[in-house]
Amino acid sequence: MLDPVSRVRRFNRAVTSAVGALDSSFLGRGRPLGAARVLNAIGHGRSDVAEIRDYLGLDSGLMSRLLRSLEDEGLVETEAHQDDARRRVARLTRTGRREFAAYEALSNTQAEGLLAQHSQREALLAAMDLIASALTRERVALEEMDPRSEQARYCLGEYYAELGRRFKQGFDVSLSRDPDAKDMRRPRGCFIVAMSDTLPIGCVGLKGTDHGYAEIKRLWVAPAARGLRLGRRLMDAAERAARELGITLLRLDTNSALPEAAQLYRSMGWREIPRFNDDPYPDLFFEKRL
Amino acid sequence: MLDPVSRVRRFNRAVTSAVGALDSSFLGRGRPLGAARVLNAIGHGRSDVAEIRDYLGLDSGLMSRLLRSLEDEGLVETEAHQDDARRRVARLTRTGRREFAAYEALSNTQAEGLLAQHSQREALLAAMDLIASALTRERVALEEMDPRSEQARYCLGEYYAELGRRFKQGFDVSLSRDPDAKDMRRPRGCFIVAMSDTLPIGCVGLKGTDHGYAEIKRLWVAPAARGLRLGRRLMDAAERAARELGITLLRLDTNSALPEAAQLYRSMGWREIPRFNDDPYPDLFFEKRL
DNA sequence: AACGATACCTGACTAAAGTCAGACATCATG
DNA sequence: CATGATGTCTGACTTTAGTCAGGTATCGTT
Repeated sequence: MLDPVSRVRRFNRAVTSAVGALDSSFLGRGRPLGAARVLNAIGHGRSDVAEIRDYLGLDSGLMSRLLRSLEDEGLVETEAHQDDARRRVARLTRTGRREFAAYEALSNTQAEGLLAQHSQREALLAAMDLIASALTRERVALEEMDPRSEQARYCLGEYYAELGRRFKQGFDVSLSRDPDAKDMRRPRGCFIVAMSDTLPIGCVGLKGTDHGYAEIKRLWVAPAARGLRLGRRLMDAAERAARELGITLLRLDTNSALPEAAQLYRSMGWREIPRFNDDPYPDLFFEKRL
Repeated sequence: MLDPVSRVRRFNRAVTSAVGALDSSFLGRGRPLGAARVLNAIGHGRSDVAEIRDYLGLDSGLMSRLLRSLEDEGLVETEAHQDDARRRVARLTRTGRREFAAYEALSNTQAEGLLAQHSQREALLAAMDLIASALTRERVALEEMDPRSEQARYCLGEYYAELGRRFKQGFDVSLSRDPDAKDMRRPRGCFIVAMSDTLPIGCVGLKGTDHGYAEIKRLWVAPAARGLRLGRRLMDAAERAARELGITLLRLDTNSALPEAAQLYRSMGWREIPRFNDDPYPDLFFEKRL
């Protein structure tokens, strides 16, 4: 009853029946689940037939038939791929978009219903983020992105907010040496975002300088994704990118109010060095030779 | 990407694929899912055929056939119900128990695997409890139990631990007027536990006295179940039980370190009264006439 | 131009799930 | 003990999902 495994299994049971309920609400639109799934995959922007097949784990014969049935319903159109006439791309027709919107409405209603009956929304959402991150752990994709992209800006915003909470004196970006975006773009550096499904859950910046080293900046992992060794993965990716760019020396600064960060750096072979800049926030400085 | 509904839906996607993975591991035992589900329902103590059918949402014809196939495999035996020969009860044979244990092992392994890959087990489990409670909210059953039962003792233990965390001076049961179990049993009083699936998630005690009133004691709601208005349901149930027992006046004591409790009492028509006992912990006293 | 690889499609099949009407025994009730 | 209700079972059926072996058109490469 109270041991960890029972608790996980209680969660499984609860969630299985909730998932089943959503599936049956989908069936209410008079279309088998397989076809509904394909329609939704297309609606969510997956156009390549092979991509959809792969995503949904379907046999190519089955996929072909489901696509055909959606075409017969007038919901989907397919055409040959521009660069490769063997491949096919699918897109929704006007009717298809309407039908897709109806499925979206069902999903949204279900999600809203779940949230509405709970007076502690934020706690519930945080729990969902945590579990979704844990379940999709091996599917977290580290992607290089522009530091000005929506995803990167979201991560940075969360990062600054967390520093504000954890530093006694708060945190004001404008007082810190906010790295210029172009220093975190190739070929001077790069910016890496960890994406879990559609949600950014971590980031790290590699910032080029003109002083014979590059800096690691803005390492952040969403609270929901902590404990999954994502910080390590991000640092590894940043180091790999640095090597690719021919960088041989890395430095970073951090603050002793973030002990888990310093702990991570030490465990990954960084060594502490004296202060190398005059930023008011950091009080710990590290270096690593590649 | 970041709005609440998207977060819920990301959670849904993550959990759908995890559930699918468990289902396919079940298929690995060479039996269709339907039959496996019936076998597991029986293994978990559901013996009445109609009960299983209802629980799994099966058509009676389908149910009958699945049961037959399990019988043919030698995993299950059925016989007529003692009191009503129309009804049938199913139970596992020796082989059936072995097979059921194999499914249990699969489920446990999956649960352990999930926990193992996460370094913050307790946070993950708390998140699972929270979500399972939210999803099964309408299925929370308030059950009268003996205050010495395993479930009741678990609730009380959690309750004392929480008081210890929330009172500045800590909490020591032996210093408090720990109610005698027989005062919280009919006909003097009762003890009600809120069960979500197999997990106790809240409790309340109604304690009879010889002073012309009864007391509400030990109102507790598991952190994972807060925000679901369970405290209110428990209080309602306790008042109902009091009315049944012919009690016309209720009293309770609480502490101002638990502001949400005082808030609940006030909103349910309790009024503050002067101290009516010498327990060292409470500093707020309430009364309600039924 | 010829080759194997690839992307998708079709036909033929099976397994699983689910539906429905009716049969049968048993029960509660007057 | 007749009657209608209940719980289970059987037979006949449909739908959905999934598999597999070719088949066709196209691609990249030599």
